Amino acid sequence: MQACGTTTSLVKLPQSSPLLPSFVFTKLQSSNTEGDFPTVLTHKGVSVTLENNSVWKQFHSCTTEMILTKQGRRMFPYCRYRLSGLEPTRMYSLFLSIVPVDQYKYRWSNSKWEPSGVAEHYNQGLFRAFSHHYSPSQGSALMTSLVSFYKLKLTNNMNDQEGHIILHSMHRYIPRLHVIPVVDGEISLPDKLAFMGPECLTFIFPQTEFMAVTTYQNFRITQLKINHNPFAKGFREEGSCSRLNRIITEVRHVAKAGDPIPDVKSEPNIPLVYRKRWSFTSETSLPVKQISLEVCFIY
DNA sequence: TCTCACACCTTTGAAGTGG
DNA sequence: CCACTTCAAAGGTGTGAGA
Repeated sequence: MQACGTTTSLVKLPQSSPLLPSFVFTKLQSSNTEGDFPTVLTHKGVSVTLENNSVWKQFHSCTTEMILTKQGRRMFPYCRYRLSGLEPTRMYSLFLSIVPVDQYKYRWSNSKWEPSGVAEHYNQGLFRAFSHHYSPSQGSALMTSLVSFYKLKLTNNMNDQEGHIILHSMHRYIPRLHVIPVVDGEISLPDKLAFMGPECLTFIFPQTEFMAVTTYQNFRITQLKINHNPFAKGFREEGSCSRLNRIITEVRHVAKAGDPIPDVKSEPNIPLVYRKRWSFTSETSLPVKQISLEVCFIY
């Protein structure tokens, strides 16, 4: 595949349809459906397969969360596609945009996500899209290798100049893949809006929807990230439920006699939220660990 | 809710070595 | 020259404390 100079180009999308356009699902023919989620989407003869569908499904079952940081944080899982049905000799540009799913802002309450007001992005005029680092490339090249957007970073910095995707924390988003045939002799420049024209093919996999956060809210998402992301391997521990067992052990050590401590081994589905804080007593200056338990769904 | 420093990890590429 | 190994730097993680 031929690498091009435009590695992490930035595109501004018109706000013609800020929310998830319903026509996308109805127009697309889906096949190879696993559960309720399509693994392959076909539109105008072009097929796109979500390669890491099984991972996305695992995360989606817990409501996927993606961390936003000021300097930009990569997505995990990231969007990885396989394309087919392209014209082998034609040039195509690939973009990934991330758009709001609805008009709500959310909060994590009682171990579930619930709307807490009107979305901030509702008044935002433009959305950014991320150009794939091999874009544009010949159709033949795009079909012989996987198309991964692992370089894409998410940020909550509204003044970001690095080309990261700017999102609002505690809002729901979904990635959209845009496949745009390049007009003969004309390279699609990132500052052109023409790629949203009739030849632009847009693919949306509902299982890639996620909640943007600055700190993980759902313990199960944290555990999935640690288990699947190689960069988080340092937080893995041996044995099943080891992370939760360590927490329970810690709670047992600190809890007073008579406090109800859940038995994680006899009740593997026990709901649990764990919070801890360190403080210092004035008399001894020794650290005192303060731990509280909330019974709600976690494990 | 957000930011930051931190330890721990993977990835990457340069330098060194041997056939 | 090529293949392989070693090593250090760069960068990606979640954690936990503090604002």
